[in-house]
Amino acid sequence: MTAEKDTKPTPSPSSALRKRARVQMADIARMAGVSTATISRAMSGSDLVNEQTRHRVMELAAKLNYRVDAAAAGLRKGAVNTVGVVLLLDQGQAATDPFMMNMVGHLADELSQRGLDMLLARFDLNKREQLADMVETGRAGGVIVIGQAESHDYLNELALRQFPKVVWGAHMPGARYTVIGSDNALGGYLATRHLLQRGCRRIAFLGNEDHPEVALRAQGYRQALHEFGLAPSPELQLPVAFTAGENRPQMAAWLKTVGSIDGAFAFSDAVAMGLVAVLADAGMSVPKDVKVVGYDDVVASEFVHPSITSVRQPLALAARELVDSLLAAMQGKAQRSVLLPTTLVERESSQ
Amino acid sequence: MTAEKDTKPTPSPSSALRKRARVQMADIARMAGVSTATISRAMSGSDLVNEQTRHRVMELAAKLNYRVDAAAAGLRKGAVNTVGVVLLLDQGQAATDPFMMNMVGHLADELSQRGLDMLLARFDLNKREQLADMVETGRAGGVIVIGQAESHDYLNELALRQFPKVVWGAHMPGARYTVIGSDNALGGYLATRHLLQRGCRRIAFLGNEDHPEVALRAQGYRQALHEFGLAPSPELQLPVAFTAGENRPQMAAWLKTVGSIDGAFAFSDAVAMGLVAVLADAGMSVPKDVKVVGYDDVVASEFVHPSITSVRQPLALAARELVDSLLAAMQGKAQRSVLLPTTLVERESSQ
DNA sequence: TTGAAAGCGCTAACAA
DNA sequence: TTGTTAGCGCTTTCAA
Repeated sequence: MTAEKDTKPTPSPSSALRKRARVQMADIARMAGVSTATISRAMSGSDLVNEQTRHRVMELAAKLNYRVDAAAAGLRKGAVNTVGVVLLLDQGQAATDPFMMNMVGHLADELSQRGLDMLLARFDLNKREQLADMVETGRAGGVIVIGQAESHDYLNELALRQFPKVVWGAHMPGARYTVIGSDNALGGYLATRHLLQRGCRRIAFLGNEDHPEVALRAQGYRQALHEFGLAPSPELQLPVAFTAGENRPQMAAWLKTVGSIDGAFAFSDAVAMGLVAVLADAGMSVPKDVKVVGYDDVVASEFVHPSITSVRQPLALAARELVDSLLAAMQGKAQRSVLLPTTLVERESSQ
Repeated sequence: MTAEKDTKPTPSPSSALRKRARVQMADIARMAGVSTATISRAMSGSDLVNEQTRHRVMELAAKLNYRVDAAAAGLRKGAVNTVGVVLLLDQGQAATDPFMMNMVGHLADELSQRGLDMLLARFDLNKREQLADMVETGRAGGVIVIGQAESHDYLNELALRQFPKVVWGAHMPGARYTVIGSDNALGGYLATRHLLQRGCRRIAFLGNEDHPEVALRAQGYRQALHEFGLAPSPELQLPVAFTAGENRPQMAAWLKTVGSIDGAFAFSDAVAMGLVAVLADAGMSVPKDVKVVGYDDVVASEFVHPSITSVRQPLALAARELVDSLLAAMQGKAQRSVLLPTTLVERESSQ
């Protein structure tokens, strides 16, 4: 252990890395018998170049496989063309949360469609300081944050730092940052109403309301019950753990105490699937004895048996809104928070 | 429609983006009463600086929230500190393939641990040309390619272009690129032997051998059969489609023609789960009537009922090897292909 | 339509 | 231990 000065800078990463490629603008210029200015113009599509000159330049560039160096161009232009996507990992959240990665996939599509690069990073909650780094070191022009839970206060602090950002998640009172999210309360309502319409009357809610999005889903659950003249009963609500290893035994134990249920709304498809298994172990079958609805419409929900009725969030649309919003911020324009609709996807588990 | 000259350059993306942050090295230098060289030294941890000077500089930097501009520093140093991760999307492959995204998650962890940035991009097969762009424009120092299937020949061509790269996938004869992959033949063998040891004798193989990794798994399947004195029978092998929408009816139709089976090895967990459903529809239950083994050990395999016995590839290790190998290439060192072990994870579907 | 020259923000000889 | 100077590879005035 060596003692560290408080002001010690962080060491540079992973030592020596590759030198830049060799052929550059000056080479092309020399070979084409023009100045680098002309090459620059030709390659960037300026119309201050003779078409024949451009043709010659482009051919030369193609032959030598020359590409404009993005860093140099960016430096000179003072513009950055890269968007940071940051995954904030909750305590206990799986290292590869399917929903998050799904979102990343959609963002990758959306960004590449617009010719933007995506810088992806995952931070544990205790390292979330690095989030701002991406922008402040100029590696990204702005940041899309996935994983709002438990970071609400931090994000509010961050709002004071003036850099472009947008957050995916729940619309929380007092949020000073821009949020794009789906209507979790509506989702919870749709899921529960569906179960009620199918005749369920003792409907469990599985989810931990410490998580803002989950709390809203629970709110929708209660609203639906209310509309059907039912009072939410506390013993029917289980704040399941996020991790499968923990929540399985937890659900099994709870199931013994809860008496009978005829329906269940789980805050995630993973929990819904786990519940199906726990019920089966207890001799109950889905959907015959208990009807189950999940959330997120994860890929697997369609494959499994029984397939899982689920609440779908429009991820492609979400990705578009997130990028739109961030781009607005990067251009100094106003942002606004957006609430996206959710829809119910009916499958076997609730029939 | 406007006619385009063949040499017309591509337009620059998404127009005007944010200007770089304002406070810079010269500002700190002025305020600290030293030269920029000293600031640079102080902030990069050089020991050619007086500790007190450094202290002063660091405090000033912290107060003004100054960060060294990564692009400028990189340009000057001629080093790039970013790794490209490219997902090559197969025809018909889900836009958010869980296995790929899982791999991305592990790579994100591994790269961030080493202080490297990750530039993520997804390309359709017909746009895979852009892969080399990442390096040739200097946005990444090298590329990790996920999604070798159908791109083998292209990757071989690419091997001629001298830029750092490494591929995740199957070790194919005649590959001129470095491959890190898991032992697919072993995986197929382990899965099938397990079924044989459990007493299965009519074991189906579900997977399309056009895909190199799948072909190797099939090879392991046949080897295990052979060891047990069984000949692989063609009707037991179904080249299932990659997409769930297609393969489900395909499996159902095939099931009617195949006569009885008592075991099945599917090339992916998704297909294994689909098979469980198809069997259930046909009045057969897993594992009682048919034992099933999948591949990839996807997150959901543990959740579902019955949980899916699966072949696990060591993804964390894979990520480490991929990054090691790419870094070697970026530093001009030799690379070597690596074959990682696979293991069987026993769950309910084969008990 | 082209070129010369300056400089984006930083680092690294070299000299002091 | 610090400063001076040159320049990474490119774009963009400005002048021709």
